[in-house]
Amino acid sequence: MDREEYLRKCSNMKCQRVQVDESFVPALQDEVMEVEHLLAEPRNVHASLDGSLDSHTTLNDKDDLELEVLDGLLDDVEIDDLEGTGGFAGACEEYFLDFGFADKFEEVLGSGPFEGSLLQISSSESHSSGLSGSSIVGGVLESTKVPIAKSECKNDSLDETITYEAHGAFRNNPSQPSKVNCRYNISLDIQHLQELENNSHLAAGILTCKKGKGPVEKGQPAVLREKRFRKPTQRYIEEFSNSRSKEKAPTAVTKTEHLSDSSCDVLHIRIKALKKSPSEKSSNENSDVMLPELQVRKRRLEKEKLEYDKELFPSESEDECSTSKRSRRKDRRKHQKMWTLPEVLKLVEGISEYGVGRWTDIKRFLFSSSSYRTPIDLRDKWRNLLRASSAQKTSREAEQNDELALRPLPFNVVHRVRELAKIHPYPRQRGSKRLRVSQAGSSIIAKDSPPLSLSKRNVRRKFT
DNA sequence: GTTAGGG
DNA sequence: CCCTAAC
Repeated sequence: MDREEYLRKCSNMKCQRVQVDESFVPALQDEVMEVEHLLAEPRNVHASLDGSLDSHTTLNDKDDLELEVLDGLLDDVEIDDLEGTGGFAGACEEYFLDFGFADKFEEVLGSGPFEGSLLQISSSESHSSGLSGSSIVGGVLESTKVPIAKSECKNDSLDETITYEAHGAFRNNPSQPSKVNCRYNISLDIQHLQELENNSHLAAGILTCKKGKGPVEKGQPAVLREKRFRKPTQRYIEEFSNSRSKEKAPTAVTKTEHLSDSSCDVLHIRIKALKKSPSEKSSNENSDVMLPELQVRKRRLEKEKLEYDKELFPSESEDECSTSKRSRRKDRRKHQKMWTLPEVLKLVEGISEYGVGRWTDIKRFLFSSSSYRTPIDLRDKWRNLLRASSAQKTSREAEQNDELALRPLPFNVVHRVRELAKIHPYPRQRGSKRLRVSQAGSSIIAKDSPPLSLSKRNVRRKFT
């Protein structure tokens, strides 16, 4: 085929891949194998890419050996670059933030942050094995450069062009996940950059990145470190909340905003999975490993976000809680009804009739009409009466009279309660109620007939 | 289910 | 007045 036909094929491929791009994760898995050509033989990129273009998901058997090489690269990459749990994912997120707030597109794609991120990865790969990471980068970029030019000619939308380029170029390379991610994020941000006036800018930027492999890569890590420690920006928070709201389907990434988070997850997990089992390379295994870890990380992030929200708005939940508590406490006393003197008299008569503790009986026979008086209420009232009577007991008659003025509790009632308290001490020890009642009744009315009911009646009569 | 005890 | 443990 001649060059034009090849270019046309390439451009077609890009368009198709963009369509598939709705689900970022599966595409990555399916196209894992395609990259090996690029890695093993960067100079044959065109031929390999062409073969994979015709069948997008075709996997070659001869790639196994090359994938092993890739796994080795990945091992070294993780050891060298991943710091704790952050690793590539965190780094890429930071880069994404940085790019998102770049004032100008040239800054992003020029010799600034973008080059730094890309170069850092390349350097880690380069000193990890015999294969030169920079050469890989060059090969990938070279293969993707052509579709870009083609798209530029066909389509005036520069944003889409950039997106296509990023997807097609880097999704094919599984051994450079961070690169894929960073490039992808860049494309997302570029979509929002309105200052892009010329397509040539884009081409120049990409070319700059591609060529920045050798000497530049070693001078950049300082810049990267500095950027890593940037605080999360408002945009990051918003996007993160969006991805959190859609975490029910983590693998089905449908919006560009979610790619920033989930793609980092996917790539990060891919690295770990490959490191654990370097010999296995089936896409199914990748997905199996990816989903749980993805969920775990999502959950962790969600937890952190919740805590963050709590810190931001601590008064909200507290207020809510306190108000509910308050209202509940208010409701607690809502049905309170003051005890009237007739009620107290009725209660005392009931206690004299049925004995202390027979609250249900008293309620049933004497307070059946007043539904708001529960047996517990009767008991509580009796308890309060005992308390009051005992308090008055120590004082003199004058004080009782004074208290009578304050409380509508006639003296005869107080006296009666006091006498009843003698017979039915309250509170009393648990488990000895009936014994004490019978003992008190029999002891007081010992001369009369022993039955409890009679004695109680005698007691009542005594104070009537 | 009822009661005692604490709140 | 409400709640809970013990009965």
